[in-house]
Amino acid sequence: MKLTHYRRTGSVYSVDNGLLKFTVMKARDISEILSDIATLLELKGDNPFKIRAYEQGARIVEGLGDQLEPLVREGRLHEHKGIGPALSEKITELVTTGRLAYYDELRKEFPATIFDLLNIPGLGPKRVRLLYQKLGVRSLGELEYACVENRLLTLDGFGEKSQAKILDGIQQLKRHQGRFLFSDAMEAAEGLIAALRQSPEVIRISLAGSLRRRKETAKDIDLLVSSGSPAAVMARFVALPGVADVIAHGETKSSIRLSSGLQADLRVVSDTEFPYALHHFTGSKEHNTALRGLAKSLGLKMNEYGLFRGEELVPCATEADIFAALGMDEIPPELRENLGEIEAAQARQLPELITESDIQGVFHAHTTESDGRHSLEEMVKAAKALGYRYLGISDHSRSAHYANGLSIERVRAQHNAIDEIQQRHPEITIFKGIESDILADGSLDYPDEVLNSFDFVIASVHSRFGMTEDDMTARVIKAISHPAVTILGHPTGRLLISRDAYPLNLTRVLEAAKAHHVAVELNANPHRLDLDWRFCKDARDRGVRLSINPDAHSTEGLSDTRYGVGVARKGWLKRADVFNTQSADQMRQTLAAKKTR
DNA sequence: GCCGTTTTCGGCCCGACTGTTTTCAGTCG
Repeated sequence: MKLTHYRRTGSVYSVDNGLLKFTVMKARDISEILSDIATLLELKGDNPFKIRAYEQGARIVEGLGDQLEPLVREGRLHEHKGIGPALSEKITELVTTGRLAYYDELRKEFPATIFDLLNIPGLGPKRVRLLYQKLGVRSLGELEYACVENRLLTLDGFGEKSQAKILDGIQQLKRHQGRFLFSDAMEAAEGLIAALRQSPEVIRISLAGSLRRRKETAKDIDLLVSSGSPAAVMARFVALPGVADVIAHGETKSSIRLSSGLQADLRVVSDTEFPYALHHFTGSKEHNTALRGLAKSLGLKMNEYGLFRGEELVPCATEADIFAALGMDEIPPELRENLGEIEAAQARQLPELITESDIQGVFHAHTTESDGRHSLEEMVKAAKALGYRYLGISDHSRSAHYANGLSIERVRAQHNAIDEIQQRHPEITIFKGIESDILADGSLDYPDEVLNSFDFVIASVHSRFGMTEDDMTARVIKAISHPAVTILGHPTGRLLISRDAYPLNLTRVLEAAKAHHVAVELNANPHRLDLDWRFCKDARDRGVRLSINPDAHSTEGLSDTRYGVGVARKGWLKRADVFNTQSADQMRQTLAAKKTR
């Protein structure tokens, strides 16, 4: 069963088979609580800088993952910039007792369902508090009812338009959860950019916002244009095909909603302002805040229109010039999260991030033999066309009935088929593999002699997600301890927007992966993007190599590798940190060496 | 609540747009 969240129930206990069990607080839970505290303080109208401190604390804790508990135990939390005595004490209380008195007190002031109201565009903490205190509105349902009854009109600062906009926002929220996959948002963004490029008034155009930073999900699309006639660009933007709704239409800034429900914002500036604005609208908010603070300490003022010394503009033609003016190397958009990139750029120690062309070949491809849409040879041809030097075929194993997993006889037949197709396509090396289910007890899905007949084995969890963390961790570690295993597949099992990761102690899994020379998959399927970018650095520091795998179920799916490269970049990975940047010859040796270990 | 080669106290980034306002607060990024 699913973990019962503290934030919703006020309890760290969950009911499993009728028994009350203690649930260990994970960094993720603690991060959510700190984030909730920030929201509650906002609702109370507390000091904005205190709120920011809690938000920053939440992000730091999230990134720590399973390292959090040892840090607390060793009393070393405060070593992280942004965690001071108060946060350190509260995090320690959460880790050691599973509760936080301060949080419990704060929560008594507002019903938990009030958080939902903040997801409505145009509703922030101030107005939500007013709705709660004056109208007693506690939930989305109650708010909708209050709108229908025209009761919002009685409040100061609310009029007809606000009420209609809120009602519309509730409908939107009901239809989508307000988040979209990176791949879907990116596709829509590319369409908008191509359409706007047609416009003669557009000088420069770029993607900005979280999509440019390659966050795994997006709330909206941010676009930036430079032009001498902003009004004309705006008029064109709000009239583009596919626009369902115009949310805002100003002189330099407009927002539309596409028929998919996705919102897109366009900002237009002069061409001189473009680099400054591009940096500004790429964010993140936290990165910008930190960088502006730094600029200020250098006697400069930074905003979307420029970098100023007094009244005088510091001329910059590109983002790189801006970073140079601030005394640092250019920070790639993916790293702009205020998670150490500014300090690294100042020290000239930013990593040279991996690029798509560094990927020499890919593993994890399914064919019609299990649940893929294209045949073995079609997949091989497609991989060759993409310029890959090798392709690792890995259909599902025999226990995966739902996916037509391969019996031992069918494994042998596929190996013969690969030998035959290999002869017809000598330019690309086909590696024989399998995506073996990790069974509930941690064993693999075939006898050893069959496992040893593959060039590589990906071991993945596809069932029994409801285990305890200890059991799941033991299960995965047992699987990757098997000498035949080359790669741990989609390590946390999450599906973005729709399914949480299963409970797992990732630190212990990464340690085991290192010990047994197993690569960990960075599954590039846009629904997964698993391993999460937040944990890539940790894996790298432990000496674990990540394998960027498309998990392709069709020839088109092979191209998903690019999303994985995006995640790897966001996770600070270099070429050498990634398993499948090896040449075909190196890879053949690596796989052979693994088998004889 | 955090932080400190100006500081252990007093700072902490900045501007556009909207709606409801006669001058601005709230929201958003």
